[in-house]
Amino acid sequence: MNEPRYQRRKEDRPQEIAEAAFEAFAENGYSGTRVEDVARRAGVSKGLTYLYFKTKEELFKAVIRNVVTRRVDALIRIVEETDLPSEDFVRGPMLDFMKTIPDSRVRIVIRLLLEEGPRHPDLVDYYYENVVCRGLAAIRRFVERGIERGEFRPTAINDLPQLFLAPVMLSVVWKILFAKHPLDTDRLIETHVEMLLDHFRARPE
Amino acid sequence: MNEPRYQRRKEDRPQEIAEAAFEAFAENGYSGTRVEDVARRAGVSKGLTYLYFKTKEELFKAVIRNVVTRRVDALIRIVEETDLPSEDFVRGPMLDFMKTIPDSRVRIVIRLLLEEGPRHPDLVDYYYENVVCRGLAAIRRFVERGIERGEFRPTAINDLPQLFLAPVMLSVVWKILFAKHPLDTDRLIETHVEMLLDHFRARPE
DNA sequence: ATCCTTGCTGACTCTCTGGTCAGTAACTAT
DNA sequence: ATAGTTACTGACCAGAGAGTCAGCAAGGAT
Repeated sequence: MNEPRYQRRKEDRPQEIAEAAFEAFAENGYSGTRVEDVARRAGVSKGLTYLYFKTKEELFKAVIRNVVTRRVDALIRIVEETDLPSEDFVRGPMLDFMKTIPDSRVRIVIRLLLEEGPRHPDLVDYYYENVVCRGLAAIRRFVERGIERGEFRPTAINDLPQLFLAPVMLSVVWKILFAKHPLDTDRLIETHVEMLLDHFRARPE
Repeated sequence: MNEPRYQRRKEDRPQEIAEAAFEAFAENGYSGTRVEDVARRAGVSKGLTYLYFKTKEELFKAVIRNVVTRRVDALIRIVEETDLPSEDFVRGPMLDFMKTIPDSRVRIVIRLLLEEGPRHPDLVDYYYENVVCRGLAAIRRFVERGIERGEFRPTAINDLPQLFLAPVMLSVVWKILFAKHPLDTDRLIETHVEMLLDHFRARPE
């Protein structure tokens, strides 16, 4: 009646460990998480972690890359494929997308990047090129298309796609720091979007 | 010809050590800074640091409090004392104030709070009450005054003073992470302010 | 049943750093 | 001068946690 003490599951381990690491990092930050915590959470020994990830830093980078890759693609796809009028698109799919970010894994990733980024320039570069740049480029193309179609007037926002994301960023930071003082981030983002649209409609004086 | 190896300067030491600590934390973050680094930078021995600050954590908190207290007072004062029309005030003193933040010590404080905040709830509370709340309250009063005077129309921004600060926050985060990819934060903030004013003027449809 | 490969364990080492404290020397008072 | 006070030093300690590795046992091959 002696059950096996462990199973060999070479294929699944890396993913499981990375998942456990994400959770642990999310709760305690990078430097506040011990590799042994990650291992215990994944139900393995500390040694095994080091079989699949050379160092704690490697593990960290793998976790970030793992999480990040998907979500931007989603944004880019909905931007490229839509045939809605620009205003409707902003009020619809784009707004929905923006509202999901502050409660998604992206928030955790940003928190972790802010904590550890300065010590891992290559990781920040990776994030910049694969997420930030591509996301901003998609927004910029969307605005340009709106202008070509005559749905938007040309404004300074053309060069500043970051303006779309400003309230999202604020919401993320707020939720990291002031979780116990609730902020209606949905309403914040909605209002910001209305402002953007006002601005695209407004006559220069 | 033997010069004294050190001077006794009881009065100045705490401030000097706190200043050195701020610089060291700014460069390497909290956990990346050794107490000995701080001491060397301040030109004292490690032991002395512990004479004036009980623990590294105490030192950290003292540094944050030290930096933070002044700047909000400045904002509140200019808001309360101005007699400019609301639009002029926003385009003038308030805009100037907002533009200074991403390159000020506030940026460093936010970076440090994001790194260590989750492990020091009391420090976050202090920051929230003494900086965030008071700053937001000042903005809210300003908007209400504008509405009373008939210079602004009532909008959702009334309850969301955070919207004023969204691009400032984004600028801060951008400068923490992507220092090597310059962003024209002045222009970002100016454009955002123009959007805000458009919105206060716009007719509901 | 038995061997063999290798996924996996857990106790170990080693470094790093926060924190201590006995002793030293700078200033003061006489 | 000299003695007394205490700001200051620097060598030390202790704990924590990253990373290692010899050996064990799970599961497949024969």
